[in-house]
Amino acid sequence: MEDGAAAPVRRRGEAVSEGRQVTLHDVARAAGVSQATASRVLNGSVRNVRQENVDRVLTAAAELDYAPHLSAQAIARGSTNIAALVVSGVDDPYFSSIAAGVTQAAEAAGLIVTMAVADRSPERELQIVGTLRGMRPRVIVMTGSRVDGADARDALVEELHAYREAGGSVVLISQHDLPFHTVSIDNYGGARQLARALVGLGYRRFAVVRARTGLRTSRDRCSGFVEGVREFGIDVDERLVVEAEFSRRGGCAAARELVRRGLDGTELVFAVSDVMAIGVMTAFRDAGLAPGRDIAVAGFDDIGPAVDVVPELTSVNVPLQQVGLRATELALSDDDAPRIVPVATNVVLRASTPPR
Amino acid sequence: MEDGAAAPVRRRGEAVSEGRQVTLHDVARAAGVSQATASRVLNGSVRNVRQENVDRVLTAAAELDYAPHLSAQAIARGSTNIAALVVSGVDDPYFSSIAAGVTQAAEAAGLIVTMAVADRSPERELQIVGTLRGMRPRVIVMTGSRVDGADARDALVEELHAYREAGGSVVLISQHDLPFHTVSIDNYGGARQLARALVGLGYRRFAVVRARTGLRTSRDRCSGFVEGVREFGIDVDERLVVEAEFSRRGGCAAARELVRRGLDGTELVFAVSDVMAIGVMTAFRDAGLAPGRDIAVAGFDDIGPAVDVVPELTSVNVPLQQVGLRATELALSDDDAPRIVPVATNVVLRASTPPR
DNA sequence: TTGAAAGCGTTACCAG
DNA sequence: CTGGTAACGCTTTCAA
Repeated sequence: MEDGAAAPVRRRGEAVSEGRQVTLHDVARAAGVSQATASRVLNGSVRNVRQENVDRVLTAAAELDYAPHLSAQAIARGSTNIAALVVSGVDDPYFSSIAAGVTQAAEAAGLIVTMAVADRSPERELQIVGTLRGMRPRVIVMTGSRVDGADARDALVEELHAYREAGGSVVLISQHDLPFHTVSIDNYGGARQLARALVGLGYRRFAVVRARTGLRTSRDRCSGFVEGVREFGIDVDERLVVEAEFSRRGGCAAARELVRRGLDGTELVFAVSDVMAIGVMTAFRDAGLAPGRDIAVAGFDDIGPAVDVVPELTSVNVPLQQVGLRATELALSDDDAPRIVPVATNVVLRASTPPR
Repeated sequence: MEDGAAAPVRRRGEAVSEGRQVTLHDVARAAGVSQATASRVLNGSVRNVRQENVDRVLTAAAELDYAPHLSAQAIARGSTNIAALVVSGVDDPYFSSIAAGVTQAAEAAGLIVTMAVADRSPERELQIVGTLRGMRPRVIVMTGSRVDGADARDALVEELHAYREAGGSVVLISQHDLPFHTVSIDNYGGARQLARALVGLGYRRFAVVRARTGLRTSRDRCSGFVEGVREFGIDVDERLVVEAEFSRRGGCAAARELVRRGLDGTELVFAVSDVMAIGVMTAFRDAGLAPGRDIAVAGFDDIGPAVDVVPELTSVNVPLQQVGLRATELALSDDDAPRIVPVATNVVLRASTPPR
């Protein structure tokens, strides 16, 4: 048809630069069969093709290094095999563990993972979801910022809504009050348990390092902890609650700030994430305070590095990789109504909070 | 709140489930213009469209929550804005730092990052590149396994070759002997410098923890170190070179193995990556040996957590995020011939290797 | 079992 | 400035 004359002559000169893409058409021609047959062999029901042709097509494809144009397939089929993942940052063990789980589940289901980083910016997150939606992924897994500012939230919900309306599947991780599938990490309960355990160990005077208000995870963990110690009639002094960036650096800064304000009598610092807690420990050490000895420290998440620091960090275990896995599976099992899958958390006491 | 009235209304015709995707056609019709015009407004040169129509289209698009079908665009335009990244594992700070750099550069260039995890399996890596090729990304950045087994390597090269022939841009990180753009980390030189510095500190008896042969990075770092100490007439006892998984767990296992074999007189253990080195330290500590005091430990990469462990880990700094950044930029600047961009490494002495 | 041809959602060229 | 209409690469009826 259009090949004889239509195609820009090239045909043989194609050696050097900017070679044209090899298309199914090329493969079919090389194999001496129709495009339809080639298509059937290369993916569809291979059943109804004569063995000889199967071989010819396969050979031709290999010969030409053919790789099917996924976009073309997507458009023809009306669906892709992409799983989209939105995280706040790659560099953070919290997210990379979840990402590992998502990747694992996705690949098991034959999906390709596309991952976008929102950098804790709600606007960026919104924009990302918009773009992602354009890829028509089978699944969007959102984990991260979960800011509860009204505007940003509503816009995001609308975007996700539109995506789902069009047949997509959304799963949120840890944000449990939006009308989508959710894998819910028990941040409040875990922190509360932790508080109880620490009081049980003999601690009475606490400081808290938290992230900026508006970050749900931080807020829940913080209030869980505060209310947990309050059960025992203990109040956390407002002045000893410091707010910092949700990162190692933030933890460092917070610890320095605490030292500056005067720790007077504080026995234990609870940081709302291990990443921050580790920063806190390092900063204390730099300030001449031995963590676990001069001052106890506890975190949340139980990320891998928690046991590499000295003393090992007391934390609340969250099976992050499991979370990613479950989230993806939940998304794939296109369930009817928005479901909430709870994930339990577990206090892990270690040397950073010795009994008093 | 947002569900009360907004959501349930439901366009009218559309049944409850599986709503059709909104297409450009719909937008055009709603705006009362042709598809061509709508297309021009929604992305192409907005210049040549009457303001009134621009508004109408924009309004309609917003109204309908339209999101352009990226696959359709890709196919019509003949190009995508996808950057593909292949790593060995997400959960490893080495890769996630590089990924952070790649993401940053890609997003700056308006590209979406698709990331695939090869899990250190050459077969998986090959398969991944095949699939990725189908997405017709603008760029493929490969970082990781770099096995030098002939077969796997050749197959990979062929695949990448085909990709480039078709107009794609490949960048390899740290594998410097393949005919593609490469960001080359000076593993050999860095390890050698480290060896010199350690000998300068007074160390004479070394053990080495390396990954399985076949992993280039490991091999180069190992031989750089060994040859570095040999400059001073020091040999590393074969029996004190142990091979382990390229991970924290591998480091632990290796350290235990060393203890089992008998450290007799070993003053310092060099692990070919920080991740392993941290595992080594933890395992030593568990075995009752105080790292930095009873036995010195050094790593490679200078990942963030290196300064969180006690004692802080001596290492060789590799600007990982920079590496990712440069790699992506290199790929984007579609240069003519394969270029090699060297990245310098820097010895960082810390408390885990006190002067003797 | 096979091939022709009609889409799929966009873009881009070409007349008006 | 605008609309009609051919692509783009593939899948999938529908006949043969």
